[in-house]
Amino acid sequence: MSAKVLIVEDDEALAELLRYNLSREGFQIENVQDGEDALLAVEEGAPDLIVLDWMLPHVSGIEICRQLRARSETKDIPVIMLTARGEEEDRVRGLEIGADDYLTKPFSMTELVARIRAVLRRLRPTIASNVATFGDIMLDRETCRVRRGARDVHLGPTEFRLLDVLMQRPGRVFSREQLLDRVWGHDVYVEIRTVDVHVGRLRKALNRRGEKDPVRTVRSAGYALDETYI
Amino acid sequence: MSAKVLIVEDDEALAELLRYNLSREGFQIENVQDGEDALLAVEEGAPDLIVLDWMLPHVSGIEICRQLRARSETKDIPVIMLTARGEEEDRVRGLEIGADDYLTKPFSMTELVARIRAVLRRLRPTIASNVATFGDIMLDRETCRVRRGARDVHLGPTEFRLLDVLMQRPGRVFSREQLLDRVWGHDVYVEIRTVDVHVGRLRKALNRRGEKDPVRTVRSAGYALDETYI
DNA sequence: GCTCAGTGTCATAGAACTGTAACAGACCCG
DNA sequence: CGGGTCTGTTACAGTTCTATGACACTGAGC
Repeated sequence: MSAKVLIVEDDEALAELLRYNLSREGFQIENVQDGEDALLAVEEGAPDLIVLDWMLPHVSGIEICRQLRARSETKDIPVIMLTARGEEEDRVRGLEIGADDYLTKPFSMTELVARIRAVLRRLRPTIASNVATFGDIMLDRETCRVRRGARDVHLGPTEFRLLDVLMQRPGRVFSREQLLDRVWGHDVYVEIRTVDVHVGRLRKALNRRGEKDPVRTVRSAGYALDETYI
Repeated sequence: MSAKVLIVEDDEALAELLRYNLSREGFQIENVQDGEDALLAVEEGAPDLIVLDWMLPHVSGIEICRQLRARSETKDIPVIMLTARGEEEDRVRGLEIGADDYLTKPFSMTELVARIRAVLRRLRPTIASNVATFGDIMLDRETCRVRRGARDVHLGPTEFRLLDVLMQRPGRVFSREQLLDRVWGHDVYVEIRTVDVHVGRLRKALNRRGEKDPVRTVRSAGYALDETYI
């Protein structure tokens, strides 16, 4: 489970707590304080799930949720709402507007983790499970193996993570920046064109003699798994 | 745990996924597409458990279940049913007719594995024993002995525990940290590279003159038993 | 006390992997 | 067509990771 979770929470203490606990559970965390940054971060970071505080400065959580749902690129990103006690009546509105789950403060970390897992299992089964498949390609995170049809495909660690990221959302285009972020980690400085090289290596390993290339290059945008490939 | 599981499923993609995941969990898998083959396979293969799709070509799952229950040789074989959403009302009939458990599609692999384990624990307690086998390697926790084929393999205590840990989930990659944790205990401070040395010693003891190495090194990840070895 | 199998650490050689630069070719647009 | 932009590919130097032999230390059993 290497899902990327965006936390939108203005209470810094709570935000830090969330970051700490969730990254310990293996999630990749990004943290923003308010709604505007949230929308930006969603665009750039393409998180797999958003934990969204209800009460936020400037723009309310519910408004953000609404805006996320309005745009086609973001409308499928699962959202978990954090509401304070006494806002329970609002939670109906939250769910109506498209939050996938909600939690009432105070909540335990284990509960939050469980909810996140549950939502991801329901909506992003490839992330939650250890095995992802795409056409005849199968990636197993537990055994660290990739197979294409019956053939074993040997990948280096970087190519493995790269394919893993791409397979989490088949068809979706990842920019080179996003790939750098997810594959290399956002604290590593690496030349952007390095992504190309590794995509090349991934292709080479994946496509032996005349097999169709499952990786699609989107000019001036990035790379994606080719959903017409299946 | 090397229980033999018969999968009766006509959707090839799902069947392959099941086969892959369950064999990774240490089950021995047989796969058939329809009811007639299922009855044949049961007779010949004597599986410990059957995973049975509800909807099958020619003969329905429920009919197969009925026939299995009717014959004394087969009536004690546990059956887990797979039903599609919307067939829930049928599940009552399924349980009435003798299925031991059911799962509604879509389901997670972990859930299926858990159910299988649960059913086996309940009905076939002897299968969960303290002897583990992997290919021609046998590890007996009770007598603390390891054999490869006919040959007795002498291991030091550390190598023994190391092999034991690896054999608990053949194929799965254990990081050096995880191995330190499970083999040495999480309160012992030992250099991480020491794992390499002991893996080397384990290999040396296990592989006499040209035998295939069952231990797989996964660069930058850890070690695993090579499930393609079998 | 002696022996010896077992253990942990280190050094080192070799293998595998990685990032970058460079260049050729593809693509786009006027 | 021509210039600019973007991508695919290769080569290579540098880095990281792994396997292995050597060695000193330990503690159990005799």
